[in-house]
Amino acid sequence: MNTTRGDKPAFHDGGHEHQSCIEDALARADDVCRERGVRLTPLRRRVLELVWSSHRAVKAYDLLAALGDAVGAAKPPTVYRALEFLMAQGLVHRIDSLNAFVGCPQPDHRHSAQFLICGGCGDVSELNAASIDRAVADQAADSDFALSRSIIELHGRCPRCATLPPTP
Amino acid sequence: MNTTRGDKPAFHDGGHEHQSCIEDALARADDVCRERGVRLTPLRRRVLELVWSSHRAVKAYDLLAALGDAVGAAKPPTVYRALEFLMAQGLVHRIDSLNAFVGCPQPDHRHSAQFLICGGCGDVSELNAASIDRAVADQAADSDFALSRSIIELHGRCPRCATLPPTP
DNA sequence: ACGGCTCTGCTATAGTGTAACGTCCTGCCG
DNA sequence: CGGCAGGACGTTACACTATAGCAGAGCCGT
Ligand SMILES: [Zn+2]
Ligand SMILES: [Zn+2]
Ligand SMILES: [Zn+2]
Ligand SMILES: [Zn+2]
Repeated sequence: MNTTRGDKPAFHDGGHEHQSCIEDALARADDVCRERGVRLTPLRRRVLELVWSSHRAVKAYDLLAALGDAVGAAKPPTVYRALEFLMAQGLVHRIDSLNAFVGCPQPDHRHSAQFLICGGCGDVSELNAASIDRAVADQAADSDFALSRSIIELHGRCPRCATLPPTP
Repeated sequence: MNTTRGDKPAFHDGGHEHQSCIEDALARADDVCRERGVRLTPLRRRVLELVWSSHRAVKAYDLLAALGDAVGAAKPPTVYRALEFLMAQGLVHRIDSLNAFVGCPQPDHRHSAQFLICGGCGDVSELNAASIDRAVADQAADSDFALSRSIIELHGRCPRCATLPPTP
């Protein structure tokens, strides 16, 4: 695994063996679901696997297409329900600015996350930066605002894509 | 006007005379468009006025319905094109987590904004908190990420709605 | 086996956003 | 003045995103 954990490490390595990312994610998902007494059914597990097929955010209808490879093409509610479950368990996050979904590298504990989204390769990296959380909480408090959910999606260029134009 | 400017002031006052919010916003829009040599046509001005009809974020199809009051109901591209122009000029912001649009209280200068979104009354308040900008920029730099656009949307309860449940 | 629950499949429909083309209007140049 | 280029708007059609509502299948405790 090479997603950042809040201290130093950064974006995904281009040449990493991604199969292990998928296996790790599925193993963590099995664990948290067993601990919580919820059912990671084959369908839900398959959807999670597809979400993790890259480090990019995946669109619901792309999942749908990938699921329906065989004969009986899957219908929208199938994938949306699986995603709803996976989000409720913190196994995937929704990226609102992309209408897409990305796997969470740390589903075992509740956390507020920030996302770095590369406009070049599309890879998404999840941060858990206490400094951002603090700044946000302080500002909310200054406005007497009772914060319940922060959506922080940062668009730009990852180190590998730094050359190309800003974000056309 | 009573939207916060980055220092102390907070959420909108419930009993304020909102007509002046609208007039101020339209006057500012006239100014910036004249200065920039772009055309705030009657349609665009009308859409902006409708966006400012409350401090809530307004959905594109609600604008569409409000425009088409009379005979020839407006079509989607009409309002989306107007919104595209208004966003390009910084006169409105899009709230991605709501698929909706809100007027910007300070269209005269470029700024990165954060939004406080009340789950009770729906009102949206725009912040321009340097402390959040700094924390975000620092974290992006730590990851060698070239930041181009930050989306920060904070959901919760405004002071007046603080009682009700967290966000059902 | 029974009754309650969750998960899944299915149909249909709501909601959100764009492509592509044509017309009109406006400002500009010859 | 006449023609022209570009921008703004209308219109049609379509793509994409998401949910409601109902029916059948599977699981589980009693
Ligand atoms: Zn990987
Ligand atoms: Zn990249
Ligand atoms: Zn007001
Ligand atoms: Zn409120």
